[in-house]
Amino acid sequence: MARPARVSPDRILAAAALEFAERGFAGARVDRIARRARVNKAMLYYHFKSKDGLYRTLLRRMFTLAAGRLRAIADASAPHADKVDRVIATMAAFVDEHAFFPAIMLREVADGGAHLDRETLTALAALPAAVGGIVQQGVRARAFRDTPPMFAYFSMLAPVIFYLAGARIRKEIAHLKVVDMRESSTDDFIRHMQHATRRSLARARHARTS
Amino acid sequence: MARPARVSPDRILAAAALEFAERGFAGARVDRIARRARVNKAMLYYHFKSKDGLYRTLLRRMFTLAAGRLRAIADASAPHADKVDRVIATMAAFVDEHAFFPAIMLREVADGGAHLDRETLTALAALPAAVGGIVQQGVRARAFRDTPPMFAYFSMLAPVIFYLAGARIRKEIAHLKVVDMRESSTDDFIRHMQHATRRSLARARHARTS
DNA sequence: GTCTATACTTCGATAGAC
DNA sequence: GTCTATCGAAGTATAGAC
Repeated sequence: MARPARVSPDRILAAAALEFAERGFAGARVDRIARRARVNKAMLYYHFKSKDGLYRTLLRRMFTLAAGRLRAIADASAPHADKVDRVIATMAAFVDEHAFFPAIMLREVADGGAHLDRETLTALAALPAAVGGIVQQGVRARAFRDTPPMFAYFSMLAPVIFYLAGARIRKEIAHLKVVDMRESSTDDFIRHMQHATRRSLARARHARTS
Repeated sequence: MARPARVSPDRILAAAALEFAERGFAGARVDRIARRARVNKAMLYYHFKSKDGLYRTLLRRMFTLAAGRLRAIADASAPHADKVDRVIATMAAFVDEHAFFPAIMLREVADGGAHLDRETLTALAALPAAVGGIVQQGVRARAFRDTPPMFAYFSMLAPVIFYLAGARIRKEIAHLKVVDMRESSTDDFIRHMQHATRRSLARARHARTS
């Protein structure tokens, strides 16, 4: 898959990730992707057939990779609350490696999956499935209060995605100096989300505070 | 503002809201907006000068309206925890009236505010400012645990926006039947977020459970 | 696999009559 | 304020040589 023989497809995917994240599917320009990947545009069509094909390939990869890591947490043996901590930390780490992920995620939600085929949509569905499964484990073991898994999924990951995707606009807003938007560290925010999620899922009084 | 004399601009704005929410700025088509508004395309340019101008006018209105409601909560006299409940309920109600809001919000965050001028960006900044102010009130009154206002802003509103914007893609995913995505009521989700936020901000043990 | 050149389409925007 | 007609710029995609 990452054979040294065919670097073009991988370089194209990397360039596409940046372009799609920055501009969205409609705003992305095939010429720009080709230029960023330092390949000829015809090469891009040779490998991926169309802008749509490239987009879907990229997203399928991305979703599959992320879902795999989440599923690994689900399958591991650990206290339920720790698994939730790991879900949040893992998503943050994933974004750290793939900075384009959150923006693409936001756009895809807003688009209602308009450009996704059945296969890519299935790959995306594996994300809430994995996280929902972890929550369900905890609820069944009576470690968590009874919570719809999808509610927990949204309340723990939406802020992470939103916050990480919003780095640029926060900087713009901070620049206006009309709000106190001083950038605190991403790590602090992740810890905040872990604590908030623990407290939200805890049955009686919340877990340790730090 | 809603004078019967000039219906065109308002109809155009309403049509633009739908189009921009569904397709994003780059994906939106001026012809389609004009057709949806049942006005001539030249009319649209007469009133708004450009696609950009239309977009900014729409967003400025939207942000200003939403921020006004949030500021009203901040200025009201009520227990701090109740204000937080109201922030969440108010955003949900706002989206109920303006269904296009969450999608546009997601896209704008992903875009990093690329199409926004200074004035529109300032209008947007009023949202976190209002919510952050409410949190700060609570922290200073020692009703809430010490929490960076922006962290609280993201953890309480990002899920609401995300969940409401994601109605379409959730339906798509539910249709695949690979995950249990059964649609529970939006009201239930809002209540979930209110409880989760209360628990997250509570100083010692959390507030009432129901 | 790689490139150049270009066909074909769509879109934002405006000119100019009424 | 309103409409028709159209320009010019981009943009996706492909043909065809190497």
